[in-house]
Amino acid sequence: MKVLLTEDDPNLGMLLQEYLNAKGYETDLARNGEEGIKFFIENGNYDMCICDVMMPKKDGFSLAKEIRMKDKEVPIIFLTAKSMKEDTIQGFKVGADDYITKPFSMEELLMRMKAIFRRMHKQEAETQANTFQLGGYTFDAQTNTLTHNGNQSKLTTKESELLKLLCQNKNQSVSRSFALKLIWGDDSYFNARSMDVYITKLRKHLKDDTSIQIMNMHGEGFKLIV
Amino acid sequence: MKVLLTEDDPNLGMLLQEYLNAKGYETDLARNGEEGIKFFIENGNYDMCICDVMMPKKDGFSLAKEIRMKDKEVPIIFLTAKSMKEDTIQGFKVGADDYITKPFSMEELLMRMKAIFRRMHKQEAETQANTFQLGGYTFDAQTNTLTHNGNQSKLTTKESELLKLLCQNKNQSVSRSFALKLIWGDDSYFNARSMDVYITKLRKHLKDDTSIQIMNMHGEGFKLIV
DNA sequence: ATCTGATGTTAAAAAGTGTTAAATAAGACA
DNA sequence: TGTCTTATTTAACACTTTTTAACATCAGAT
Repeated sequence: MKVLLTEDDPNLGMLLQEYLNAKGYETDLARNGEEGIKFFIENGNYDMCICDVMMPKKDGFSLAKEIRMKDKEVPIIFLTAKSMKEDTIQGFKVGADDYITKPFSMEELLMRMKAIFRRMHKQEAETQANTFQLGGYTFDAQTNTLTHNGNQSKLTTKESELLKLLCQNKNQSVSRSFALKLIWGDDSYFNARSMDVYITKLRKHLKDDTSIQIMNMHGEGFKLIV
Repeated sequence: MKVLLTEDDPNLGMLLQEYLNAKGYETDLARNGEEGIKFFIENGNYDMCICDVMMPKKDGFSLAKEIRMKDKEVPIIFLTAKSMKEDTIQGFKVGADDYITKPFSMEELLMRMKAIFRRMHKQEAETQANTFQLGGYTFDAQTNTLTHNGNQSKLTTKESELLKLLCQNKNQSVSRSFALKLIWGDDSYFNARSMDVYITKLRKHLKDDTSIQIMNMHGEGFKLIV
C-alpha cells in the first residue's frame, strides 16, 4: 500500500508520514503541489493521495485535478484548515473521496482511509489492520509476533486472535459474548473461563509498558487502553 | 447531548439508537422524514441530526432542508446507501456536515460525530477527553481512576459509569430512570436500589472534598454539585 | 402529626473475574 | 506409529464486583 502525502507544514507532514508508515502504509511526503505531481508522475501507482488544500506553489485542488487527469481511480482525501462548505463542495467536484478539517486526530485519518478502501472493496484494508502500535509494543497479527524494544515474542493463535480483536476496538469495550462467538465459536461457560485465562496471558505479555492495560468492564467484557 | 436519528430500517435504527445511548448520547429515533421533522419541532434543542437519505414519506434531503429552516446551526450527518458523489454534493448543498456510506461501522459514525463536535468547539471535547476536574479530585473515566492529592483510587465499572454520567451533567439534575436505562439497561425496582447503593459508594469516594456533593432531588434523581 | 413512598446505609448473598496448575488435545518429528 | 512438544481447556481457589435483603431515616402529602 503506497500513499502520497502532500503537506507543506513540515511538522505535521513528518508526523503523519511517520504514523502512516507505522501503520504499514509506505508513505511519500511532498512539500507542495508541484512536488506532489512530480512524485505522482514519476512514482505512479499510489493507492491513496492525501492533499493539503492550502499550499504554496500549487494548491490542493489544482494538484487533485492534475492527479485525476493521470488516474481516474485513485482516492483523494483533502486536508483543509477551514470548515467552509464551499471548500468541501469544490473538493468533491474535483473528485475527492473525503475531506478532513484540521485539526484532526491521526486515528481519524486512518479510519477514513480504511473506510474508503472498504468502499472500494480493496481487501488491502484488511491487510493493513494487521499491524498495531501499542505504546512501546508493535503487534503483528499476521505473524503473531509482539515486539518491544527489539525483543520479539511469539504469541499463540488464540492469544493473537484475542489481542487483534482488542486492538481493532482499542479504547472501546469488546463484549465477552462477541469475542467468544468470534474466536471460540460459542459463548459457553467453559469457553468464557478459557478466555479469562487468555486475558491473563495477554496481560503478562504486555506488562512491560504500564501505559497499556486490558481493563475489565464487569459483566460486559474487556477494553484495551493505550 | 441529544441526537435525533431518522432511519426507516427498524433493525439498524434500534441498533444505532442503543449504541448511541450507550455512548452517552440521548437519542430519539424517528421512522421516516415526517416523523423526524415532527420530533424536531416538538422537541427542539438537538445537538446533532443523523438522517437516512432513502426513506418513505419524506427523504433525508427534504428533512434536512426543513430542519435547516428551523435551525441554521445544528449539524446534520447523512446516511446513504449509494456512494454516488452526486448524492454527496447535494447533501452538502442542503447544509450537511458529513455523510456516511452504508455499510459503516458504528465506531466510524461515532468518530465522525465527535469530529464535528470538535470542529464546532462544542464542549463535547470534554466527553472525548473523558477526564473531569471535581474540586480537588481528578476523575479519569477511561481508566476508572480517581485522584486526590496524589492518592489514586480505583473505581469499579459501575461506579465509574455513574460518576461519569453525573460529571457530564454536573450541577444539573440527572433523572433516575435515565441513569438506570443508560447504565443498568432498565429501571426496575432492584436496579434502582442498586443505584442507591452506588450513590453511597460514590459519596464515600468523594468525601474528602466537602465542596463536592451528590445531592438527591427527591423523586427526580441526583445532581453532582461542585 | 402521621402515613407512605423514596432514599441512606450496611451487610450478606450471588455472580463474575484473576490466576495458577494440572489435564487434555493437537501437532511435529523421528 | 509412538514420543515429544506445545497449545488449549478444565479445575481449583482466591478475590472483586454487583445485587439483594434488611432496617433506619427522610421528605412530602393528607
